Amino acid sequence: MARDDETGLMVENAAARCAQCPLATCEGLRQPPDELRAWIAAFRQGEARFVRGEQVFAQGLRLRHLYTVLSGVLMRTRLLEDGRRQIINFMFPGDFIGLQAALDGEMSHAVEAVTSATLCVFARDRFFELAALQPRLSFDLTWLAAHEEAALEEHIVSLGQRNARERMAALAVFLVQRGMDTGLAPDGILPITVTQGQIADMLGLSLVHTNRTLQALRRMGLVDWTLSAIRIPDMDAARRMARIDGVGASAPRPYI
Amino acid sequence: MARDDETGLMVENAAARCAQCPLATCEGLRQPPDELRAWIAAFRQGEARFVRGEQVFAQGLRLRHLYTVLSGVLMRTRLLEDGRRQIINFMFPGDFIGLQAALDGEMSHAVEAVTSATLCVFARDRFFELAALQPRLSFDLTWLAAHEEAALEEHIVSLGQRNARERMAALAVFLVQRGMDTGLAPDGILPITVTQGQIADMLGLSLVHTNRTLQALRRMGLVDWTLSAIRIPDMDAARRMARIDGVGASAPRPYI
DNA sequence: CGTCGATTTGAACAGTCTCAAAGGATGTGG
DNA sequence: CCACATCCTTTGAGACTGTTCAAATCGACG
Repeated sequence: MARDDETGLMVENAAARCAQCPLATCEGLRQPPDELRAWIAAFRQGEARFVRGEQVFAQGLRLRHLYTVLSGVLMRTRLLEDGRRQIINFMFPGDFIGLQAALDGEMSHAVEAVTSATLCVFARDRFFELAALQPRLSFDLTWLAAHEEAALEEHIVSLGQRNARERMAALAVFLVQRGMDTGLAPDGILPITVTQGQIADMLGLSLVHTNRTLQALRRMGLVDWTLSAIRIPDMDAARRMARIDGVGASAPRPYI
Repeated sequence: MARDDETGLMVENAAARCAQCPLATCEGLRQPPDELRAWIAAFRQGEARFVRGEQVFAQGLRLRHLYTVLSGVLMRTRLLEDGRRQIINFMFPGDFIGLQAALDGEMSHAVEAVTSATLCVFARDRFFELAALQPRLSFDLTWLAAHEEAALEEHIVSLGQRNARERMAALAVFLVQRGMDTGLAPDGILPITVTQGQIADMLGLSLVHTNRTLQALRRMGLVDWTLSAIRIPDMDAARRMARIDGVGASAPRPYI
């Protein structure tokens, strides 16, 4: 039990837990070979737990560790000086946190827990040493970075070209899809507490308009998004509304 | 001289040219160690040239090669089925092209030459072999992916939170900055042909409103953006208008 | 029961869009 | 060297999507 000087969060020594990593049984993820898993376990320093709503990392923070999401959902947000806030993306189990900050010095965004969440903690320098020894790890790292980039690309398309309804449908489809891939929404319902204010900050809409759009989608039977869960009664119709063309299915996602 | 079956573009055998790589003298870039440069030169298959306006890769294409920008400026764009178009980002010398497509199968976006441009061509599989042997290359790859992600993050903030004037100022500052870093705008003026229609598609604005906003910024003496060049008379004021908080200076950018 | 966060509703307002058309540039062919 | 075509920019005016301000309602919780 030690106090992480970067963030004040609790870190437990829990290296042994890799053997029963909850992500090992997750169908949506590509499992690392045993040898790599052993290496990763050896380099893992512990876990950090956060409750819903807690700030995990502040914007501008200098990270001395790398993190991955072990359980739960988080979001990364960017704050402008005048108080405007943009939610960049949500993070699901298996996602990497802090890569850009580790390479570059400062976090360009803050991270906040959307649900209660657990992170795995790795020492930054030792992690990169391991990546140099294990091409597969390095490859997975690149894979994740490239796919996060693709997700942001999709978000840019939403913000730039889609109207409020399309945006919201696209976001709901995206989140539920990721929830299903990571085992959080086995039945197609993603139990996750997101306020309308947060949806607004993600989609670049006002709170009022977000509320009205949400109601419209619910009335149309496309997306049923409450404070505590996202449900998509008619996935095909929702995808049409969102103008999502690609199939969305891609190679299985690796994790660290 | 061979014809690339993927794109029909011309490929010359020009491996020897790495010795006089034009990027080697670029101040904004971090130079690879000699040993790595030699390896890269050995793996390089040739060059591909494009004229302004030419489509480099179509959306949905399956790439069998990896590419980097040797000279010129390109953009990547995403097309929706109903004709709406979103420009995701611009690409400058040293940038990587096709990483996501190489890992994932299909290009999620198209690539188009904004100025006449030259690309370096690498065989995908041999490239990843090399990356496994050369941790530094792998590290640089990750660095580039993480920073492209940071650039998209900034763009998301623009689209989600900034109004038309702020967006346009932010884009102009970003482009001129990148131009200066890559030696394309030594005097702070970036000579690059971008139509107002392209600006509109990048910022998610209509053509008409783009025109009016452009005029307003010009009248205010903040940004002078013509068809053939971007000039920022008052950089500090432009940054204030754009609400760019961070210093923007980061570690030197590696290139391949 | 009172408080606090979240949602909902109404109404006026503003930023941006669409439609329409005119006005420059630039290049090509005759 | 002119005439025409094409692409880009500019301007006007009305319509609409989404914003802002304000206030009421709802629900969970102590």
